[in-house]
Amino acid sequence: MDPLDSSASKPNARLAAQSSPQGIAADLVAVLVSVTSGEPRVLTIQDQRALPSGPFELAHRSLQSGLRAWVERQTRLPLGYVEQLYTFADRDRAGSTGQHVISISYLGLTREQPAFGEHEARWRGWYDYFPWEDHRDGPPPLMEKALQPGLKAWASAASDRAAQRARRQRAAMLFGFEEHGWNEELVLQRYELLYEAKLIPEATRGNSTASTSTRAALSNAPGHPMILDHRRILATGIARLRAKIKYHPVVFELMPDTFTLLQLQRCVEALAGRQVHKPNFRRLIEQQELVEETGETSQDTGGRPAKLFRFRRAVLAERAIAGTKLPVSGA
Amino acid sequence: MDPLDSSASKPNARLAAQSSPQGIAADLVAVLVSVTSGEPRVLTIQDQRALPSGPFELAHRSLQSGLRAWVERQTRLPLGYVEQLYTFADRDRAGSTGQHVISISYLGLTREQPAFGEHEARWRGWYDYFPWEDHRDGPPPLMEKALQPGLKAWASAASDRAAQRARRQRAAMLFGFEEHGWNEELVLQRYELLYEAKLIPEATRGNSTASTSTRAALSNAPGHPMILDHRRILATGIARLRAKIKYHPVVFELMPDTFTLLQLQRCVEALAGRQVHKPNFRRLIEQQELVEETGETSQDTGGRPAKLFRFRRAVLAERAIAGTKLPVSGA
DNA sequence: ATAACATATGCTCAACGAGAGTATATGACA
DNA sequence: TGTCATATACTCTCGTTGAGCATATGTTAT
Repeated sequence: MDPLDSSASKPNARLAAQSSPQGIAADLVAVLVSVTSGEPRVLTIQDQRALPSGPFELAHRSLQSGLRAWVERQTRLPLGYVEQLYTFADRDRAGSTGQHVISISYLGLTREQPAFGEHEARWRGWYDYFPWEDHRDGPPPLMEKALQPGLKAWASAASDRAAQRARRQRAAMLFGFEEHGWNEELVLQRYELLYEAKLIPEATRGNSTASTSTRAALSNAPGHPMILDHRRILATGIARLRAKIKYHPVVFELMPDTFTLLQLQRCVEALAGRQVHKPNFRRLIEQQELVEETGETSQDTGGRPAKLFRFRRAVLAERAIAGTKLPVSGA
Repeated sequence: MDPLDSSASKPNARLAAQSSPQGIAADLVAVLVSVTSGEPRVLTIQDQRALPSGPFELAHRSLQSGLRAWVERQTRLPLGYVEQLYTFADRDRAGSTGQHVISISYLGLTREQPAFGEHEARWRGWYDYFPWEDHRDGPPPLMEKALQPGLKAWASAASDRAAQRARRQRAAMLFGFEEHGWNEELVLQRYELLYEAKLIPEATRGNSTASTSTRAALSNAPGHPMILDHRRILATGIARLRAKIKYHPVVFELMPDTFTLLQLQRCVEALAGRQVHKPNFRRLIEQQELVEETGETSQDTGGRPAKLFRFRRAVLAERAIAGTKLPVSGA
C-alpha cells in the first residue's frame, strides 16, 4: 500500500472548500457508442488511437450536462443517454509532465451516425480493440490460437503449485475455458488479466516506456491499441453497457425511430457479443410492452416482410427505474 | 441545457496532458459503513453533519489506494472493501469561495468498530439520516404521517392533469404506495424526489441560502441533515450497497470473524432495510457454500444455541467475480 | 422435575420465469 | 409453382424463488 504524505494524514481533515488548490487538472473522456448495420462502434480521434476528451471547464452546471453539451456541439450527434463511468487518477497518466490529471469518463449512446463530419473523429468497431469479446459466432479463432496458449504459459510461470492453480482457475473463469460458461460482462477483468499476463501492452504506464524485448513480444498482440489508458476506459464502458441492457431499456437509444424486432435483436447481440434466442427475445420484448407497431412493414433481405415497431417512450415514465429485462443469458 | 464557453467547444479538443491547469481542487469523500448490534452505521465528523473527507494529494498510486491508506491511518480501521461511488462537480458545491471542487466519493466497509478514538469522528445509524428507508418492521409510521400527505400535496400542485398523474405515479412507484411494492434500492431517487417536493432541505445548493419561509416549513423535516451534498452522497452509498449485497459477498466484510446465521441475516436485513425469509436465507447461504462451521456454538439470548460459522474466503478466488446471490426479494 | 418458551434447523410445495425446441405463416425469387 | 428465407406463434421442461410448516435443542419459570 502506498504511503501518504503527511498533509493527507493530519487528523481531522478539513472539507472541500478549505482544501488548498494545487493545480490539478480535470479531463472529461467520452465513450460514445452507436450501432450501425449490426456492428457496435465507438467514436475515436487521433488516428483511432484515442477516445474524444477535453478539459473540464467551469461553466457547466454539472459534469453530466457539461459533457452532454460538449459532445453534442462537437459531433452534432444527439446524445440519448449519458452515464458516468469512472474517475481515474493514476500518477502515471500524466506522462512526462508530472502534472496530475484526473480523468472523469462517461458513456454516451447515440443513434446511427447521420454525419459526424469534420476533424479526425471517426467511428470504429469496438471489436477491433477487443477481438476476443465477439462471441456472436461462437468463440473467435483468436481465443484458441493466441489467448489460450498464452494464458496457459502465464499460469505455468507462477512460482508455486497453488499460485499456478489459482492463475489457471482465474483464466478459465474469465475466458470460459473448462466448463465455465462465457460471461460477456467481464470485459474489464479480461482486459486486465491479458495485460497482467503481458499478452497485450500495458495500459496505465505510458506505452513509450516498454522495453524492446517486451515490445517485440507484443508486436502482434491481439486488438488495436490506444493511448494512455483509453483502452481500459473503453473496456469499462463496454462492460457497463453490457450489464445495463439487461435491466434497463437503453438499447432503444441506439435504434432508429422504427425498426424490426430482428434489427433490435441484432443490436442487442452486437452489444452483448453473443447470440440471443429469438423466440424468447420476442416474448420478453412484447410481454413487457416495450414497443408498439407502426402498422408498416419492411422488406429487407427477402423473406417475409417484418412488422415495424417503435419504442414506447411511455415506459420511461411508467417504470422509469423499476427495471426491464432483456434475455441475454447470464453466466 | 447549459451553454459551454468557447474553449470547451473548439474543434478537436486535445488530450489530458495538454489541457491547461486551472486550479481545480479534488476532494475525496468517504462513506464508511459498519454494522454494530444490528444497526447500520456510517462514520461522520463535524457534529455528525458531514462525511469524512480530505484533499486528494499527489502521492498516491491511485485514487483507491490513496483513500484506503488515508482512511486506515485516520481511523485505524481495516477497510475490507472499497469501491468508487461517484464524482460530483456541481458549481454550487464550492460555496461562497467560487473555487471549483471536484468530489470523488467512495464506499468503504469495515468491521464492527474496535476503537476509532480521537477527533470528532463518530458513528451514527444511517437511518437517522433516512428514517423512511427502514422497513424492517413494515413501513415506518413516518411514511403515512408525513411523507404520503406531503407527496400528495406536491402531486396536486402540478400545473395540468397529466403532470399531476405523472407526479403521483412517480411518488407511488418510488415509495411503494398503491400496489407498487417497496424497492429498497431506490434510495437516491427517493431522496431526490423528497427535496424536489421540498419536503427536505435541498442539498446541492448551500443550506445557508434557504429563504426563511422555506426554512420554517422544513424545520421539522424528516431525517438528520448534512452539509453540502453529503447526504446525497450517503444516499448513493446506501443504494450501491443495497444493490451489491445481492450478488456479491460483501456482507462478510461487515461481520466479525465468526458469527451465527441469524446474526448474518440481521446484518443483511439492517442494510437492506427489510426483513428476509429465514429458511430461504439459510438455504441460499449454505447451498452456495459461502460459510463453513467452526464447530463451536453460541448461546446469546436463551433458546437453542446456534452454530458458529466463518466466511469461506476461498469463494473470493473461486468465483471472484462470477457472483453470489442473497435473497433480498426484489421489487 | 416439568411445563412453557425461544431459537435453530430442516423439509415440502406451489408459482413463476428462463432456456430451448418445434411448428406455422407469409412473402420474395427462380 | 415450388423453394427458400424470414417472421411469428406455441409448447415443454427445468431451476429458482417465495412461503409455510414441522422438528430439534436448548433456556427459563413454576
